[in-house]
Amino acid sequence: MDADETGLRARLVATGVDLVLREGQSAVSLREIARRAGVSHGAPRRYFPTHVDLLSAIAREGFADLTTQVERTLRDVDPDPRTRLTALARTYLDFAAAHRGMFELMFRHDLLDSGRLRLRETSLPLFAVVADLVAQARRPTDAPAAVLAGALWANLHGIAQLWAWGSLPLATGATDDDALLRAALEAHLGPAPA
Amino acid sequence: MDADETGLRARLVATGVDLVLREGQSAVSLREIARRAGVSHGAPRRYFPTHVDLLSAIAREGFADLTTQVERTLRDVDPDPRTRLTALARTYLDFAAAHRGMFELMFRHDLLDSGRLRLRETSLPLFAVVADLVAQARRPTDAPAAVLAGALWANLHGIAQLWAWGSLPLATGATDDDALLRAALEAHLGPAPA
DNA sequence: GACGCCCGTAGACGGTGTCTACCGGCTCAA
DNA sequence: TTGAGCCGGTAGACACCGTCTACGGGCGTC
Repeated sequence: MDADETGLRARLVATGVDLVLREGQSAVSLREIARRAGVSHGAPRRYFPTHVDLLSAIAREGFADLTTQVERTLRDVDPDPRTRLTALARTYLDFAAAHRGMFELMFRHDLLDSGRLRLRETSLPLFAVVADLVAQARRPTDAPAAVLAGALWANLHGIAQLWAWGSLPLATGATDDDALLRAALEAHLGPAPA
Repeated sequence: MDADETGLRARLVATGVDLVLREGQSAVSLREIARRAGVSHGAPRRYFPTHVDLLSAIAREGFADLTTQVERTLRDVDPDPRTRLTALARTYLDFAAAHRGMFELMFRHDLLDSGRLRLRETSLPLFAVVADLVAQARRPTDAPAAVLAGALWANLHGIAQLWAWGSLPLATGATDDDALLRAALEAHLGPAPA
């Protein structure tokens, strides 16, 4: 399959991941990746017919990384769903802050997917984790689990985005996103237990 | 001042706004705007030293438009803060859906601002409206008004973004964003009144 | 041993943003 | 009235981009 780790294809993706992490989304040009991978500018075309295809492969790597980090976090956290959701949320925001360029790329739907690649579905496993935990933490009067999970995810995502953009620090005067995160969790899951 | 409506500067911005609304953010190149405005490709440089400057001016127009639409909405809505926030939220989501390219551009911090232009601050008046309404609707046990407002705004924004991206429809199976919007409002402001 | 196929090379094309030299018409002063 | 200077737009160049295409060389296979 595509597990040929030493092949050019994998090397291009790895180079692109490295580049987007280090210099941001706008630095990820086909030619630059080819240059850093030590091949001619036309070489990527064998594996990625179009720039979008390469970017999508890179973003897919980002989703995989985020999912892995969430899973690793959850491994060390006790089974209370509320606690686990808090840890997950923290990981999500930390990922966005630490890998800003990648996070940006991951949700640039204009640059990605183009339908065929179904990149969006790459985020489904992560959402499934959220949805599962939400279903456990949900109170009887809450909205249906899928809706509640969607709203919570959107809240996390919005905080990550607007925080990175600088709007939230500016508007709220906060110096870190912790209060916002706690507020969001309490809003969707009810007041924190003692 | 820069109120010379018939000047090239204003014409360039107007052309750019039109272009981004019609064809999306990626279509907004300096040369294309110049072409459509009927001037040479170097002309914009007199007024916008860099592409980013022109994009920022266009995005600023977007924020102004959104703020105007929110204000117009609020003019016709009764004074109950909860009702007003609901209307505001609906307007926000509708704006994002109806002006997808512009909405995208408005929050592409990598394309904008570059510090000097303080584009972020253009969204402050809008946030102030949210914060004011939230302060009125806030329950005593809620988080501080600024935090609550920030979290709610982030939730709106996240819904707008992930909905447009297609993730939320895919993940939640919903066909419109109304349930998510209601869930978010109830989460942050408490259960809807009878 | 020759054929054919991968897979990468290299050049071209039209597009982009930016820089620079130019130039025409207007204002204003002598 | 005439001349100088500036203001604002033109036009060409440059490097870079993504994409397309023709080419070539090394490999395995008949």
